[in-house]
Order: sequence, then C-alpha cells, then structure tokens
Amino acid sequence: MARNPDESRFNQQRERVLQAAAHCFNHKGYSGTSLKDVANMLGLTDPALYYYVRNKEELVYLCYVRAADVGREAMEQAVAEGGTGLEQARRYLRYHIESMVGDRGPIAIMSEIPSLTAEHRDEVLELSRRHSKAFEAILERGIADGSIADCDVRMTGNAIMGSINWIPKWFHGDKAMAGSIVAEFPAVLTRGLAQAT
Amino acid sequence: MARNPDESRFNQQRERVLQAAAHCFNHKGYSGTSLKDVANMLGLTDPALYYYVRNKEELVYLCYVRAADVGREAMEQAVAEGGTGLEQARRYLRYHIESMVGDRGPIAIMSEIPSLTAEHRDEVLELSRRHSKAFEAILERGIADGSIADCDVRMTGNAIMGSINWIPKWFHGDKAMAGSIVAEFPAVLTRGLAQAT
DNA sequence: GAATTATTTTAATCTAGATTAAAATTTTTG
DNA sequence: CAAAAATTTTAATCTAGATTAAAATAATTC
Repeated sequence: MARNPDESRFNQQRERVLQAAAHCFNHKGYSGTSLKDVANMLGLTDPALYYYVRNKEELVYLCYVRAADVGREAMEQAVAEGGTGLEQARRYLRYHIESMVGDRGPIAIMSEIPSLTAEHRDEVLELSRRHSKAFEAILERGIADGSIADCDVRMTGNAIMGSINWIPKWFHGDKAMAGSIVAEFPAVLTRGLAQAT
Repeated sequence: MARNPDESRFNQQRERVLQAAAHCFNHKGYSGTSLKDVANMLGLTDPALYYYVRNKEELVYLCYVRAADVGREAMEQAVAEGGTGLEQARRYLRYHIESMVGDRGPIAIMSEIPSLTAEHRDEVLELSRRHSKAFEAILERGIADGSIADCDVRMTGNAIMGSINWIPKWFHGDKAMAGSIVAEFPAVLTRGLAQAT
C-alpha cells in the first residue's frame, strides 16, 4: 500500500479518469461526451468508471474541483513567495498558466456548473469565489504598496480571470502554443496594472 | 406583411426564442436546459419551438451565430468610425460589451461548439476566427500608427477576447453590474496596450 | 497457492427529453 | 364572414446514453 494515499493505485487511476474526462469535455463538449468516450480513452468500458465515481455528475464535479485546486495551488505558492502585489500577480499567473498548459492539464472549462447538484454547485462556486477574492486581495496589496495603479479591483479581477478561464477553450495541447502562452500571458495580462513611475 | 423581413412576426418570435435559449443555456447549463425550459419561458410548450428551429442542434447553432453577429457588428462599427488603432480597439470593446450586457443580451457562451453538426461547427468556427483576425488587425494598425506598443498580437488578442467571452459566465443581468462593466472593461482591457509617450 | 480483495466486463434496465404526427386554435386575407 | 395560412397544442414515439446487477478476471495477501 502506498504511504501517501494520493499515490494509491486507485487515486492515480481516478486522476487519469479526471484528466480524460476534462479532455473529452473540452474537445467534444459536455453533451457530446458520453461515459463511453471517457472510458474508451483509457482502454476501459463505460461501467468501469463507476468504480471511480458515483455518476456522471460527480465526474464533472471532481473535474471542477481539480481545476479549482490547480488555481488555488498556484495562488498560494505565488503569495507565499512574497514580493510586491504586482510581482505576486505576475507570479500567480505564470504558475497557474504553466500548470494549465503543462502536465496538470487539460483543465475542464466550468461550463456546466448549473447542472451540478445543489451541494456540489455551492461548493464549486464557493471555491471559485474564494479564488477571485484572493486575486483581488493581491491587487489591493499592490495598490497599497504602490506597485499597481489604482483601479476597480473587482472588474480588473474579472477581466484577468476571464482570460485565464477561457484558455482551455482554444488551447488544445500544442507544445509551441503552450510556450507562447506561458511566455506572453502573464506579461500581457499585467501590463495594464503597473503604476507609472 | 412587414416590409423588412427581419421584422416579420416570425423572425421577431424566433429572436425571442434565441434570447430565451441563450438565457437558459447560460443559467442552467446546456445539459440542464430542455426545450421545455426554453418554451415555457415564452409561455409555449416544447413542440412549438419546432416551428422556429429544425431541432435543438440548430437552436444552439443559431444562438452562436447570433452571438457572433453581435461581435461583428460592434467590430464593423468601431472600425468604420476610424481613429487610431487604440481608439478603434477601445470603441469596439465598448460597443460589443454594451450590446452584450444591454438589450442584445443575453449572449450564449459558446461552450458546445463541438456538439454542432460538422457544417454548423465549421461555420461558427470560421466566424469566430474571422472576428479574432479582425481584432488582431486593429492591434496591428495601432502598432503601425504608434498608438499601441509593440506586442504579440495573437496572444494579446486571445487574452482580450477571453475576457469578453467569459462575461456571460458571471454577468446575469444585474443593472448596476452592467454599468460597471461598460464603464470599466474597455479601459481595463486596453490599459496595457497604450504606447508609453 | 488458496483465499481474499480489487478491478473490469458483459448483459440487461430504465428514463429523460428530443422528436414526430395529427388535430385544434388563432390570425390573416380577400 | 369564409377560406387559407400561420401558430400552437395534445398525445404518442423513439432513442441514446446513464445506470445497475451479476459474473468474470486480475492482483494481493497470508
């Protein structure tokens, strides 16, 4: 038995299921992906998935929690490393984007939140809200420390988060493209934030 | 009979169907909205919708074409009015956003493109691509005329378009919010573009 | 290597919701 | 107003795909 429960065969396989599902959802759309599609991608038959998730709703839910985790981890690491608000913002964006287009991807676009059960929906929305708040907090710290020009943090946050969230819509694994995104996005998205000096 | 075919009772009613569908898709998710939901919103029963669209796939398709139209109109008007590239970019964003959060809304998020028929999918993707190209062209004109700082137009375009496309995800008709978006977004999204003078 | 546990399969339901058909109603027109 | 056209309804199918049950296989344990 693996010492770390996250590394157990079961959890590893479940992680593969989630990545396959995210891939299918992003490529074929939610309504276009059957459990059979996801299962076949892993060389399994559809009922096998029920060994890892209770039903399709839970599969979607777990994909979304996973997407939120990736964002949260990037945020926590970026904040932990300190620096000015602007530096933290840039770093967060780089970490998050690196994960999304790198080995943590593909990340599911959260387009079917409304179809989740009330409990799951509330939880995912809460994670999402918390993430937005954390980013707004970075912006506010940047304004306070003078690295970021005064702005409407709510709208600025919405704008930047929208860009991030939309990436999986047009990025489909192309390596060269991944490089461009990582190289350009953090700069592009924060260029407008800097306080003129 | 109306002289302008767009104003015929049929077309007006169809437009209402599309708006209702967009509202439902954005609020309940694609898989969560049945034709019954859309029909009931208009005080109709589900089979009545088949008088306006061939099937659900076409309903989605038409919602997406409509969304693309709104963007194209904003783009054309903004470009037609001339000015520097930066001015055109700002104007386009203002027009597009005003339409989205105003009386042309709600606009459907294009999350189910992959479920469209091959013909419809290709057409929508082509519209989408053309729109992106048009925006990149504005950026290039801005770089040429010196109003916009040199940048990776492809990635910059992707970033800004992502912000726009994501708006229907979190904006749900709140009037005050609509005001903030129109007031802030065009500025926020173009702040990073300006050539330092 | 026998017993236990974990994983996957085949085969069988079951159902929501899309779609169709035919009839009823409403609107328009001459 | 009567006929024709337009719009909507009620009632009836029809099906993909989610889900469940039971059995089969593979991996682990002692």
